[in-house]
Amino acid sequence: MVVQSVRTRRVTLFSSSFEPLRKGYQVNTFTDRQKDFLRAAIEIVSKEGFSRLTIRNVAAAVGVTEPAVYRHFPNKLALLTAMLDDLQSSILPHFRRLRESSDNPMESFTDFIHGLFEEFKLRPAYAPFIFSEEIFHNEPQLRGKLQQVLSGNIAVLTDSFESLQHDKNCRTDIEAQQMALVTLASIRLAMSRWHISDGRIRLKDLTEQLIVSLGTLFELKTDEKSSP
Amino acid sequence: MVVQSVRTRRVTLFSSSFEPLRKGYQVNTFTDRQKDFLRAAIEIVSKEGFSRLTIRNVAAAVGVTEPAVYRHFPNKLALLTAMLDDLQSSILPHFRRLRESSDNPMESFTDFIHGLFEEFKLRPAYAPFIFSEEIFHNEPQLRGKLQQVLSGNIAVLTDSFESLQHDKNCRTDIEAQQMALVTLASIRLAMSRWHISDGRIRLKDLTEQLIVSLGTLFELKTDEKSSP
DNA sequence: GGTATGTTTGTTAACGTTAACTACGTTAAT
DNA sequence: ATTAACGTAGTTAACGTTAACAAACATACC
Repeated sequence: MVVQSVRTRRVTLFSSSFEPLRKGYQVNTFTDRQKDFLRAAIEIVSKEGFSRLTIRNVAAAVGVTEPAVYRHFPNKLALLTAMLDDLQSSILPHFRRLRESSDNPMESFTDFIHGLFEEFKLRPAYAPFIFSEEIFHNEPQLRGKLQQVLSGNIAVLTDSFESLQHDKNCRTDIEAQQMALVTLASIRLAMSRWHISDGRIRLKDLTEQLIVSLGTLFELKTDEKSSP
Repeated sequence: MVVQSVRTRRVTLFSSSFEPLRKGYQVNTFTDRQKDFLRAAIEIVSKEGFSRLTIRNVAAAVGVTEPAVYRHFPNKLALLTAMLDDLQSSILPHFRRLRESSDNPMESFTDFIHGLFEEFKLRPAYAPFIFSEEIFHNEPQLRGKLQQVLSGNIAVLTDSFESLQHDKNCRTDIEAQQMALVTLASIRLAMSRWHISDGRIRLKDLTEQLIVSLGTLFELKTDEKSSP
């Protein structure tokens, strides 16, 4: 068994020979072929876990040999970074949406949870990514990025709860950030339990329970303003 | 970079040549020498992450060669299992304590969080273990054990909240298990943020915030019974 | 007390495997 | 004719693990 780390090699990250690729994946716009590899990588992580995410396996999944992967990503770290970028760009909108619509606070919170969990269901590979801080604890690059993603999500959620509090749509005797943390924490645990259980626990059940529980704890009113 | 997995070998787990060791580590009583290796392994995980936990590194940390490790643990899986056993045996008492003392519910909850986080501070290596479900997702043995630990802790916590509810010492308009889940989730996220931040975030701050937040959310009364 | 015997704990040296990555030649399309 | 895309073949390094052997030490027998 191996759960090992950086094969500290003369890391030619963004070596000059890969100049043309640099722009492509940094700006988060991938070539069609890059997307093929990303899809394959995602599939591997979701079905077999991070440990099986090797260049070999990605190449095999796409139907090419290992060196072909290096035509499109300078190294494995770049591939992982690209995956993380892709994740965050698909998750972030859900967090933002919570802040936007505020007709019915309970409903928008429900939509938020539902939407987020639908997204995860659609892309099961990203569940593991969410908890991967420990996995990439000694990959400085990815670690920083993961930290950034996490605190970014906390910030957006905190903003949302602040505006909810401002409109008296949820309890105000607790800091907005604390509600954001409890929410994020609960989402994570739910995802983790779902992923570990291998389908024994239904994601839909967890979602409904979470909505009810957090709604009750945060005293999210169902459309109070529009009542006479 | 590598985050790989089982080197599916003819797994001689508990091979006959290691018969004398079987009893020693299964019953969770380790020999002095085994404890040396466990301590070293724990130190490595805490300081460098799971990926650096190799037989090589453990041996080097103790000051012996690799094969010497195999005198005390049949294989790496056994070492990891031993670590997990050790973790759970040091964590569980804190969970149990929550149920026992019920003079002052808020106080006992505070004690629970404080005690647990003190334990983690004392053994920082076990923080990563808590979130390692994803890391060991394709190690059937460890995965099962981790699942077991998680659901065990949820069960104990649920029991505690049920008795709190029974004595009307916390809100009853939400299921006990949901409070348990929210609590565990929040603890996990706090631990994760602390561990990732590399000391930038103070554990003490997180602890206090968590106690206040969950106390407020669950309406944990401070010694209501003894008041006239 | 001295000698044989067995156990514990370690070493040296190697095996088989897999990882990330690369030098270089080849093909197909523009 | 250029270039993007891929294959062949190989490198280096690390992994878990094992076999064979040796020093240290306690125990048992004479």
